[in-house]
Amino acid sequence: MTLSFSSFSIKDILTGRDARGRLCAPKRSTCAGHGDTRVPDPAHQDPKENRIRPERPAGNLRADTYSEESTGEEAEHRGDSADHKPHSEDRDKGQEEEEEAEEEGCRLGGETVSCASDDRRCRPGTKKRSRAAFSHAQVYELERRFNAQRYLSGPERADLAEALKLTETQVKIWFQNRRYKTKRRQMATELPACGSPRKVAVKVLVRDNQKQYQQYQASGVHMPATVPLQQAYQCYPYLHYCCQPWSCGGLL
DNA sequence: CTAGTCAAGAGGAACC
DNA sequence: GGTTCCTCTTGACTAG
Repeated sequence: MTLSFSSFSIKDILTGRDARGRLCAPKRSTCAGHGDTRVPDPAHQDPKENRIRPERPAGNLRADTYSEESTGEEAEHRGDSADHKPHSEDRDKGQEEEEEAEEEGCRLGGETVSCASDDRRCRPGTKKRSRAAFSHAQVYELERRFNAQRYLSGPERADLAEALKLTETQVKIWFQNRRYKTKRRQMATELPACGSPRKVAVKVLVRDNQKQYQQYQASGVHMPATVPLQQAYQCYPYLHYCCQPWSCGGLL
C-alpha cells in the first residue's frame, strides 16, 4: 500500500501553503511561521494521558477499522487533499473571501467561520449556524495524525490544534466525527458480507386474521416485530453489530 | 431538486 | 461534577 501523496508536505502546512502553493488562509489570521507541528510518535504517548478506553460492549472497532482506514479511504482523502476535491477550487477561491470576512469580524461563538461567497452567514444579528471548512492542509494533517493514532490526549490535541490553527474543540470534534465516519463505513462494508439477504424461516404469526403465536406468548417468549431485516437496519443501523438476533440465537 | 458530505449540536454513558 | 466518548441529527454546502 503505497500512498501517492500530493505535492505538499508538513512544511507546506507549517508555511501555510496548500498543494497549489497558495497561502492556506487558515481561519485565523497568521498562518506561517508558527513553530513546529510536533507530531509525537505514538510510541511516545503518555499512557496516562492517552485515554485508552476499555472495550465497550457492542464492539469497538478501533483496531480493525484502523487497518481498513489505511486503505481506500485514506487514499481518497489524500487525493482530495492533492487537488481533485470537487469543490476545492471554490474553497480556495473562497478563502480569500474568508480572510476578508474575518477582518470584518465574521465569527461565531469565538470560533472561526468560513464564509461562503454569499455573505448571508456573515450578517450581524442573523444566527446562522457556522460550518467551517478546513483547508486541505489542515485536513491532511488531521488525517495523517488520525492514521497514526485514533485518540489524542489533551496536550497532543492542543499541540495539533495550535499547529493547524484550529481550536482544540475543532480538533476534538474532527477526531470524533472521523472515528464515527470510519465506523460507519466499516459497517457499510461489512454489511453486504455478513448481512447478505438470506432466507430465514419465519413462523407465520397471522393467517386469515387468526393469530398463530399464542404458543409463544404462553411460553413467555418475546416475539420480535415482524420487520424486514433491511428495514430494521435502517432503523437500527448497528443492529448486526450485536449479532443478528433472528439468525444467531437471539441475544437481545 | 435531490443526494451526499461534513462540521457542529445534542443527548446519554463511561471514566476520573 | 467535569470531561471525553459514541451516536445520531442538524444545517450549510456542493455536485449531478
